[in-house]
Amino acid sequence: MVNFQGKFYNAIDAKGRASIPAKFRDELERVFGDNHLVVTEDKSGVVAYPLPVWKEIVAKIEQLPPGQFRDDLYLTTVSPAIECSFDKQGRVQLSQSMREHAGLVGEEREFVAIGVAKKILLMGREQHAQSRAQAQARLDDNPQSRFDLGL
Amino acid sequence: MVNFQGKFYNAIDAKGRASIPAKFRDELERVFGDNHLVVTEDKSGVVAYPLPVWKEIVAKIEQLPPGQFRDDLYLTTVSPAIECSFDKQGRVQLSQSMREHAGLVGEEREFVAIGVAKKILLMGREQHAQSRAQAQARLDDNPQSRFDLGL
DNA sequence: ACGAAAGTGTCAAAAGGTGTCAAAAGGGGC
DNA sequence: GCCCCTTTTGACACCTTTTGACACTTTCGT
Repeated sequence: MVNFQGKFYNAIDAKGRASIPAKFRDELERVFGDNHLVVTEDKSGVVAYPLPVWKEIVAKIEQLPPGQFRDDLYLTTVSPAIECSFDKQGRVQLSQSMREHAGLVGEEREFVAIGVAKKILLMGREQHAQSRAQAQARLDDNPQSRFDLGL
Repeated sequence: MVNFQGKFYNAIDAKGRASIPAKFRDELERVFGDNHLVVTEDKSGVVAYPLPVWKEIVAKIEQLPPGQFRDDLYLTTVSPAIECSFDKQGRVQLSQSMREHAGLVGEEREFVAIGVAKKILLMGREQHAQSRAQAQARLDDNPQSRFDLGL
């Protein structure tokens, strides 16, 4: 099973291409023998799935009954998705809307790539720092549960 | 089958012509070898269908028994529809009523074009931000379902 | 019929995206 | 620490797409 892990700081070039860490490309190659990703929007930035994983997700969504939940998923997640592949240097082109969504506009050239099981999260460093701080704060409110896990 | 996807930020010119993303025009060309769209109003803005897709929809609506449901569809969706084609630069003219409906009046020159399977949604950026935020909020209330889909 | 407003067609400039190369930076083994 | 190989980044040329501009046509009200 595919399992991306690790956190990396990489950069986006002036034309909006994000260079994907070699570790992730290797994992993709290892499991799927492939170099395609589907990139879409996410609550806290941009997220990339291997194509086969994405197809499974969409298949499940399409089986949902028509209604608000389904529409919401389409609007936020399914519709913005774009399939893309790496160039020779291991970069993918991110559309303007994604860059904006991930906080990668203007002179912000650095982003964070985080492997989370079968998906890869991408977001601006600023945005990452914020999300991380919020997560940490929530955890701090709950020291017992954390302890119980052995952390 | 036709499948528009991706989200793009484009602009409307001073005369009300909306430039349609090349990706969508390519998809239309690929599937239908055609450059006609039917544009009509929609709950959250303006929506465009390839002509053959639209014809199918109308055919189904016409087979409905006369009554409120049918009348409602006509009033909201069928009647406002206009067939239009791209100019050499890939733009379509939107009537004043559509622009207004999609929140594209005054100095608002930028809009969002979203591919949703066989249709293309167009709406002002303001309007889009709002719809998206609402959808996201509803999804956040429901983390389990999202997880179950593999997202 | 005339003028104003809206819509069309077209051009050309600007912006954006792609492919590729080569330099710089980073990491691992010795 | 140093060298070598891999990865990442910056740069550039080229091509496509988008946008702004302007002239011309149509429509409509008076």
